[in-house]
Amino acid sequence: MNFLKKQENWIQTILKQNGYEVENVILIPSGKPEFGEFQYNGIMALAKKNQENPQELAKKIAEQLKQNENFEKVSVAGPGFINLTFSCSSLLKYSEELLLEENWFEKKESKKIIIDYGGPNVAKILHVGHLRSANIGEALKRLAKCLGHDVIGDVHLGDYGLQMGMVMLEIQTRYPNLSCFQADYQKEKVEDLPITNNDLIELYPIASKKAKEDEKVMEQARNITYLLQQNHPGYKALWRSIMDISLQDMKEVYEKLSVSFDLWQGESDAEKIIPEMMEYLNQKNIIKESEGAKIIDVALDTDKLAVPPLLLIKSNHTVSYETTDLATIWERKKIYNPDEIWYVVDKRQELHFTQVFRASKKADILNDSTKLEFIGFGTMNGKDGKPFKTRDGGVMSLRNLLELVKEETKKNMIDSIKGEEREKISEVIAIGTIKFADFLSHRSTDYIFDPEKFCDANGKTGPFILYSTIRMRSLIEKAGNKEVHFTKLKGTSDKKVLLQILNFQKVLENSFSSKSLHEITDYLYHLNNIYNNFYSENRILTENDEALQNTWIALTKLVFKMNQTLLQILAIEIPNRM
RNA sequence: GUUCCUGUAGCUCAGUUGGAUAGAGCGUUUGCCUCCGGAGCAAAAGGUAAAGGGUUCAAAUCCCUUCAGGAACACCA
Repeated sequence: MNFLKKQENWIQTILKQNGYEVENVILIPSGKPEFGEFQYNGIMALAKKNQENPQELAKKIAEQLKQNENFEKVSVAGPGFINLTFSCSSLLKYSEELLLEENWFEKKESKKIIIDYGGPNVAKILHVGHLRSANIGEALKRLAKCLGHDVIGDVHLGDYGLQMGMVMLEIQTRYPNLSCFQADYQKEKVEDLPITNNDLIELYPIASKKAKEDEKVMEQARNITYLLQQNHPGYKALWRSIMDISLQDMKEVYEKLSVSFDLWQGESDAEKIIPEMMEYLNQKNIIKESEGAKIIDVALDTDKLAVPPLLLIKSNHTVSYETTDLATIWERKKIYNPDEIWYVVDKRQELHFTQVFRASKKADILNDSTKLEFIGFGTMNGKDGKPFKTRDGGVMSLRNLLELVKEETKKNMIDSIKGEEREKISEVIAIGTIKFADFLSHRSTDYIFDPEKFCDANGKTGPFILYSTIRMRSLIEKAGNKEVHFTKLKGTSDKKVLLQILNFQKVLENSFSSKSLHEITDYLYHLNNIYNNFYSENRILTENDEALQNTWIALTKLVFKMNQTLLQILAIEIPNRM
């Protein structure tokens, strides 16, 4: 069992023996290292609850804690803080276990979890705004897997709404003679479509602008959307061809980012579900008519802000993304029967998911055994506080951001890496830089997106972690293949590394429960910083004391292993050299 | 207008059941390569925590008021 947790449980037992029931004991790294390495702050609250003197209670408990041989020192300070110092021998023993054991961190009970992330819109460019859903979703997926869960990732494409109607209208306006616009067109896909992905990307903003400015154009776009949803052969074929073009590009970018999906489902996959779901909902008698639309009322008396009804069928007979999201839940329940479904989406969509979640429960599509979780993330804003735009007012594509950071990365690389290898490695590092920067703040925080900052390679950044990791690997290789064990500590910076290692399990668990990756990046930084401090204070390979050298190599191996594991969770690749 | 979120160092952000002298990176200033990869290590300076009040032995954290910024509020997704 995890060392810290074992000590916490033991302290809890001691408290219980003294007649104090506490829910859990939490040891935190000491804020004042001169007093101890870890501290327990729970005594003060306990004393208050029992109307006792906190200092006396702390002294009484501390006295009993001294019998634990893992503690080198136990002391009381201030109003009732208990400060703990661990013995080197206990740390060495625990570190040895971590290094040797196959399952060196604890898993949780296994749940089946579907994660809905990525959420790109077909026919729109993948821009920096899409970065977070992909990054966070992928990392949460890997974290959940690491902790023993059974996870399915679904990209959930935006491929069935009005935006498709707009784009198709624009194509029809430009190329009215395409085969798919002819009567009795029956082919699967449009063979004469003269359009590349770059064309598609340009089409959408133009189409959208036209529709917004002219109600007639909007009406036409809506009508095409309706026809598409009615499986009109020509529009459906055009839609399939657009999907092909767009998906190919998306898959390329996601692959670069080490983001992979188990399912490439989209809104359009709800199409086949909707009729049976509508029938079910009709039987349940919860569909209402309102202003020509079919809705489900999901408002509650307790709502402070009126929650609008879920819009099932719009007045123009098309379905909304509320309908497709509800139908997707229906299908996921039927096929996978998951314990949890997570939605990693922009936090501005919270109301939408509140509606969908409520409707799914109200209609008994899901019962309480399936947990729906909205995992909203903050917006990447420009310096003006508005969603990020490039200088000319456009969005910055993921590809452009990647190129930008890649060029900057090349400047720092060693000269001996040349040609194709330089291209490949600079891309790997650039992606690591971008991801690390994106994970740095709390998931739900809006943050200022500054391309220059994303290029930064100094300090708390991806390259820093990658550099340290590579240097460790290089050292391990130079040390040769001899068997190493944790046997002796100098008790200075080497002990600090072992203390930092104690927090590993908690970091994983906290990160999992908060669904935020910033704790992992923060931990990676501190772990590596402390290791680098140790590294610069000592000459490992020329150390004369064999037991010390042995321990130090083992320590390097352990930190390296932790870096590997955590970077793997963040989906950041470690290059061979840089 | 209603509801919610945010306000912490020059900038970007952390802050673990309320805990000790509020942390980190960047930027600024200054040390450290005879030596395992210097994209490194060490240190200094930098704070009325938006403002005011309350609860508490103890508040960035909980409560109230005010100010400022942002977001959401059914036929876009």
